Amino acid sequence: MQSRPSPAKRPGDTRFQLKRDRMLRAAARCFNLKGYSGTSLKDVADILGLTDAALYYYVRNKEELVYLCYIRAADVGRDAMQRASEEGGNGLEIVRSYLRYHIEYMVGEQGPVAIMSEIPSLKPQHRDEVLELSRAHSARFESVLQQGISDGSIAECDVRMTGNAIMGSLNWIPKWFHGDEQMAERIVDEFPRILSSGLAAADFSGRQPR
Amino acid sequence: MQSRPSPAKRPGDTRFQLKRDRMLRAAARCFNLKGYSGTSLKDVADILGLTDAALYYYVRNKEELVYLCYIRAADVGRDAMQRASEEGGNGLEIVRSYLRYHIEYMVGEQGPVAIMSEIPSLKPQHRDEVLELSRAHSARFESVLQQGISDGSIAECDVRMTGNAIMGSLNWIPKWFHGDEQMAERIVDEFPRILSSGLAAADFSGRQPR
DNA sequence: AAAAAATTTTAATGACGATTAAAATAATGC
DNA sequence: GCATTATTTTAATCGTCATTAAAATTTTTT
Repeated sequence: MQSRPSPAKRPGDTRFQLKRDRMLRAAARCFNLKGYSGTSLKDVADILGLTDAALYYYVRNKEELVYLCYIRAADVGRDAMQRASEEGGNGLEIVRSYLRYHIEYMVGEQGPVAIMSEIPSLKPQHRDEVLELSRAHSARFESVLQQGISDGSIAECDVRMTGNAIMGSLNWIPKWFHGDEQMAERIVDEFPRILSSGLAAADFSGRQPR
Repeated sequence: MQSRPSPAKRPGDTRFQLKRDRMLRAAARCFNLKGYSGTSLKDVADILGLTDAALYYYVRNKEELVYLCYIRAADVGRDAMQRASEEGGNGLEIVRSYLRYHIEYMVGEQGPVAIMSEIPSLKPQHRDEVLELSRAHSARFESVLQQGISDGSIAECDVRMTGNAIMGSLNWIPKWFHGDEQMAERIVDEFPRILSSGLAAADFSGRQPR
């Protein structure tokens, strides 16, 4: 009977959590597919077979829905990075694993991850939190790049720019990938290689073998 | 760079065109900075020192404003590609020039280029047109990649995925770049190299020199 | 099976920003 | 300077969702 739900509604209730998670995935799909302004709460509700008003049982408002999608997206990236780091290896190997894990998640069953296109319209507190997670992730990625440069597996480069380049590539995937199985495989196979090895044929790369 | 005459005001009026162009750049800046839903027409008007209603002298409505921003973005890409192609060279060289030209424009004076995040909320006719331009550009890029593979300057790869990877990286730039001069230089310097040469140090690339 | 709690719906309400029309001002041509 | 056209503003209006409250239903508990 209580109609004042919160994010942390019932700490131990897995059913609630699961349903909300389905909801977040539905929302992410909508946002990626139709854009933020183009998706109404009804669009999200339709996917779940609910009515728009029912969503308010799980989130306070639309802003929070976006916020939660972004938190989830950030978690996915962090987990991929964590996993790759734990496996160890040289910098280049960690980058490759990380890319593979992150991409596998994005294009896999666990369903789409929201593009963070609307961070600016989050409320300040949420915006700051998401930006901080985002920043932390970038920093961590850059430090792996740096490690790779140190151990000789990665060529000298501006790690900041390189990080931006690779992250952009990753972040854009949900914009054009919408659940095609075949495509998913190609992405997982090709992206880590493309992003780490680049285009140039060996004798065109303009690099000095040591 | 050609623009369509949309509010069919006056075909040959350059003053009108110039003002509208300023408006498109202001809009692009807002959209990239605050997100689509986060920018009201007033935000755009404020930049120009106008009132929101004045914008309607230049565009029919907000949808058309977005549409025009996207057309402009597509034009920029097309022109960069055209220029690079005309200069000739092997596939890899064309890719590098193209990236450089496109990026130079994006981070340069001519001001920001809108991220195409909201194509889905365009009206069908506009959406189709923008998608077609987008598709054509991708196709052209992929054909340059293919050419590079043929002439041996680019390593064997899935040109579709590779195109997506590189385009994503490019498309994401306006998301994090907001007019810092220093940064602009670094982007122009580093991106073409990163995207074409990749990360791996020469003896880690896993490629066979021919 | 009754009671309590959880979930969803129905039916309003409300806010915000896009849009419009008419009036006002500025610019241009004669 | 006068007339005409171009540009901008003022002052509403209008629609679209997001949001809410209360009621209805379903599920769980005892």
